Amino acid sequence: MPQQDNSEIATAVNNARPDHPDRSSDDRYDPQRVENKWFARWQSDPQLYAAEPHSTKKKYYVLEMLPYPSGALHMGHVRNYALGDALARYMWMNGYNVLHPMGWDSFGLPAENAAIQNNTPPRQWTLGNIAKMKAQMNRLGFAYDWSREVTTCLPDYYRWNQWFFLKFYEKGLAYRKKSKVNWCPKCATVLANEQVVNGCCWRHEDTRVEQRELEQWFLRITKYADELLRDLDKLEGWPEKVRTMQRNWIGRSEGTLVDFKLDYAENHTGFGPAGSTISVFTTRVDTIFGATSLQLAPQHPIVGDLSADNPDLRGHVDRLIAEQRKAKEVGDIGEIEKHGVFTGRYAINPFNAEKVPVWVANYILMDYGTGAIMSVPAHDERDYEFAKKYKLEIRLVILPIPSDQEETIAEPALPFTAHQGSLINSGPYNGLECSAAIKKMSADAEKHGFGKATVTYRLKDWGISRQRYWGTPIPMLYCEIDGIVPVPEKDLPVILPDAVDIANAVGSPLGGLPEFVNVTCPKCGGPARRETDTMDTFVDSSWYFYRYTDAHNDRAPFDSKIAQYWFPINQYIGGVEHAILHLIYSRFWTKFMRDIGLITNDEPVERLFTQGMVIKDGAKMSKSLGNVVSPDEMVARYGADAARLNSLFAAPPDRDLDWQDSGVEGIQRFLGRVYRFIEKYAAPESPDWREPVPERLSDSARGLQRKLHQTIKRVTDDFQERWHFNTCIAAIMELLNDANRRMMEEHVEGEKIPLTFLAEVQRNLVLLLAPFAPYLAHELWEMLGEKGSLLKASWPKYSPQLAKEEELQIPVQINGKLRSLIVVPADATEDFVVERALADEKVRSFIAGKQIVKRIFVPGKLVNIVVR
RNA sequence: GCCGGGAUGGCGAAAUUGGCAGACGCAGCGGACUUAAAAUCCGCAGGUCCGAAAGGACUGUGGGAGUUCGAUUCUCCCUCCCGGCACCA
Repeated sequence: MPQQDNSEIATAVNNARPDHPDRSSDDRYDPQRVENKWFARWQSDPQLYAAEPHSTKKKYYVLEMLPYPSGALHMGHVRNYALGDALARYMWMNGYNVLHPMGWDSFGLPAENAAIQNNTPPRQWTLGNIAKMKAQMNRLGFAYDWSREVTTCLPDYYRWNQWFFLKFYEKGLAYRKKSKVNWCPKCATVLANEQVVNGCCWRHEDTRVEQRELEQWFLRITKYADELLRDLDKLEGWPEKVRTMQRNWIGRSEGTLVDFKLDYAENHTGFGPAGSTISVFTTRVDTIFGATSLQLAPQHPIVGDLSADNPDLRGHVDRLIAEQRKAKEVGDIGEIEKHGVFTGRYAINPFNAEKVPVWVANYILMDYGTGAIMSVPAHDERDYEFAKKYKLEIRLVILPIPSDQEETIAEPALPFTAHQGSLINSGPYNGLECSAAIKKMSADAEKHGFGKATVTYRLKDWGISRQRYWGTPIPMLYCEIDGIVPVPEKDLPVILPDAVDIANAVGSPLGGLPEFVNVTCPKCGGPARRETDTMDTFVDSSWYFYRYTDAHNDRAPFDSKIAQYWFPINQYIGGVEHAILHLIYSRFWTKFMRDIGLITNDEPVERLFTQGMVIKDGAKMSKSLGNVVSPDEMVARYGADAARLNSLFAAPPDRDLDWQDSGVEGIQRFLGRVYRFIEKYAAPESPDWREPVPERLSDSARGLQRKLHQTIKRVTDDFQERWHFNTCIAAIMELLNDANRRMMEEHVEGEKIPLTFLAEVQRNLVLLLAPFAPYLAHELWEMLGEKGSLLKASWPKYSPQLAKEEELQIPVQINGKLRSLIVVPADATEDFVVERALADEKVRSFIAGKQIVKRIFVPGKLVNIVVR
């Protein structure tokens, strides 16, 4: 189109259609006006988004991870909830009975910190924050069923934490044992791991955190380690990344336990538990004839015994412990230099009765396996490094299997760590292949009573005791006569008392409250002491989504039948930072609940989606960087719809999103264009508005109709199958652009688009937009004269027939390079299309004088002529 | 070290998984409207080169090879970035 025409069209388009009253620039889309109007309407109907308790519809449970009530939402929340909200609305429009609840993960440390800093009770601070954030969520227009709201810091919720704890205890899955905790000498209290910064107290940066042994409550998650691992294979709706992270975390390892007997001391007979056993764990028992030393973790109990009367050894061991701890604090235990010390003692290898020296080494971890290994320098990198340094014997016991070409077996380079090979220097096992040897040797060890095949896990039991105030009290009592006594179920909940001095507490703050601590034993009636620790907040979030199904039940955590209807969660959405802890605890809890007959599902979540982070200027938003974008500010400047739409449009949901204000401005322009498109052309009062669309349409109208149906297909497909909301929105933009262009051409060229068909386009455009920009969509729906609620209006359907192109532009390649485009009927035959292609002028000039070797025709896609 | 995910214009990205690379949007440029600005609307736009222009040629999806008529897509090797696990025996 020549340049001069542009101005003419621009002018024309700027004028209203002649058959409409002139609408001037006063009609500019004002998001605040529209959103405030609908906000008020939605607030006045608390049942608007309620899930139906009894329904014949198919259910859909969509859930976003519940927030910690810090006081304000951030853009990461907005992105998370915009995703879930779009999905919930889409499923409503597709006729599902949707459960879309929200709640508050409201126990935890920040409330205590705030209490100390502002002198506000944690409860007050927390509930105030919840009110603020709930208001933000509502203003953003998220469609939550608030009648099911769960607030984990309230007794009607946490009493069931206590109830579950008693069940765990009953089943022997809650137990108490001594365990190391972080202790700050200045605070005189225990710190959570999160409160330890570079090995120092977060409040006293110059004070090193000490390790103290305390009695702690543990939940036996390791009982489910194998099932938790196995069932990961079933979770096909989960990201591979998360499944891998959980597999790593569980860290299953098959191997063999072998007992070495400690030999009698040679030179110093006066001490040392001669004849006691050192159990080692190995995955390579096939290499045991190559074991030339044992290596013990410095914290190993036998090391303690051996060094008790040996100050020299004690000194060495203490240094090894210190080195290990330092490396752990820095976080790179893999990098420290290996050190060790010979204990002066020997142990007997039960396979060949050989005496091997017993060492203590800083690279052996007490909390993995048995804290002791057999060192096989020839077949393990670490052992090799250590043996070289301390000149220990290196004995080859595995040879590589020769390849077909090789006549003789070459000596392998050391260390030779491959699992394929055959045994030498291994007595009766010589000649066996590694995996066969492992099986046979494990079996033999078991037969002779000095070992057995076993499985170890990296996963540890879950320590849930916290020496903190703002959490669920652990419902346990300690009686001088009866020992550990659970609080009887009928006495639940154990209420968390309000008046507690957190700031000056020594140890658990609840311990400073005699009226809380001192109780009578329910068994003997004598004096007893209450447990003063509270539960880890991950307990709260391990089962909260079951509570949503029956949030007001005061006889049980929830009704089994109701939970069975809603579970598993169809779609769970949240940040990948919860990929391990929260999601493993939740899976564990579900399996336990199944085993006590509460539910029937094995897994809580069918499909999991982990959205990317919201970043700004290439960095995670944080107060210290000053790159925080506040949702409130976005709502005030651009409106909730624009803020939400931008968080869906700027990147596909699984990728990190770099927030740019200019992007929101673009979205706001788009929403303005949608508004004006409806505003300008809608004529619901016209008698033609609701007439059926005529069979025959003008070319331009037919083109728009095709675009409409193609768009419905694209948005539906991208929503349903791919979750690419960015392309959904792009498709809607294209439809709008196409419609606007055709209306403009109609005006210029006088080619009619029937009003009744225009109405159809407008209705569908609004429907497509409804899950993403609910405020504007509702406003436009009303402007189109629609009476029913948009929330549950039917999602549009497309007609494949009407979406079909009648003519296609077919690229013609010559030797794979695009040379021309030809237009052919959509149903043209191969012969027809190829003939047309060959007749094309440009094509002819390219193939002139050459020989056609091959013609490739891909129906509807392209023609490729191969010439030589 | 092992595992997972990435790399496409100035920027965010798209390409319905082997078939026109860059849709849609941002930023940019030109134009219309306006006294002017804002807002709005129309148009241009990967790079290099040829051409006054219309148009054309070459080149281009982190790098290198390969398979194929045809590769952002498949195979192999390499580089860099993000995430997880890690002296795990």
